[in-house]
Amino acid sequence: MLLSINERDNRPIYQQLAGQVREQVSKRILKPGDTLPSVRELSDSLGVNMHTVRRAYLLLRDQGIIDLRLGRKARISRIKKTPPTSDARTEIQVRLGELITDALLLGISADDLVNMVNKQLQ
Amino acid sequence: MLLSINERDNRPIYQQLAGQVREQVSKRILKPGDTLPSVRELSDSLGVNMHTVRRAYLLLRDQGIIDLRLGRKARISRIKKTPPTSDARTEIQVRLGELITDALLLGISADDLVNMVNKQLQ
DNA sequence: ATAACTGTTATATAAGTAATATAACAGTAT
DNA sequence: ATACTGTTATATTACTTATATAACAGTTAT
Repeated sequence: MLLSINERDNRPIYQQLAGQVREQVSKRILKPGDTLPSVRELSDSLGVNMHTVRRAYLLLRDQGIIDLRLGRKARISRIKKTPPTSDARTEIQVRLGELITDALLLGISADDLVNMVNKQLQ
Repeated sequence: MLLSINERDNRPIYQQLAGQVREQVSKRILKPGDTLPSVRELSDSLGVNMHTVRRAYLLLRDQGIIDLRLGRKARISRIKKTPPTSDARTEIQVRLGELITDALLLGISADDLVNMVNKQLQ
């Protein structure tokens, strides 16, 4: 498990950690049934409070990414093969729209953007 | 000028407003020299505090999107044709990576994503 | 059984951010 | 002059983030 805190990232710690787990699940680095480090273990190694790590785990549980049960380590859930809801689609489209406008304003061309997408999808 | 506040959006109001202006500038709905509503005018119509709108304008000024001068209405800046900094590129790439992993986890296929990008770039 | 681990719940506190409320000041447009 | 602009200052409230401690409740390994 490779989890870290980026001081330059302006998002809260718990969101960074949850995002990293989500990314590793998406990339199959973490697979269903794999366990996450215990709340205390991870908080000690990162030098943050127990509850900060726990909050990340709660967020992941609410997103259906992990299963939490008293006394047992957090485990990656079986990924549900449900088709995307229309809410999910529109949320992604909104974020994509903002990302594109921001990129264009920063001087990144449309071609550049498409290349970035293709590169990351491989 | 069409600006609104979305209660479901968990970002702060000032960031929402700045994002909407940025989007309209990127889409050429707002062009260099165009004026934004005055701080008081907009805050009254949105039912928020003057300083909340002002904070959005300050953010836009810091991003080089608008010009602010005492006594005059805020105006859209001339867009600077500078090539993107490498910081800008990496920031976009990071956001793109997160967006893609989130989309895949939500059940949206890679093909779907590429289609969304192409559609929004037209 | 017991010990050492898990997650869980409860309180309290501190620091930072977001938003509001008022008021006055300073430049611009009419 | 007047009524509009942005600007600065101060204060307050509410919320979020993160920390600190402590105890409780299941699970796992010995």
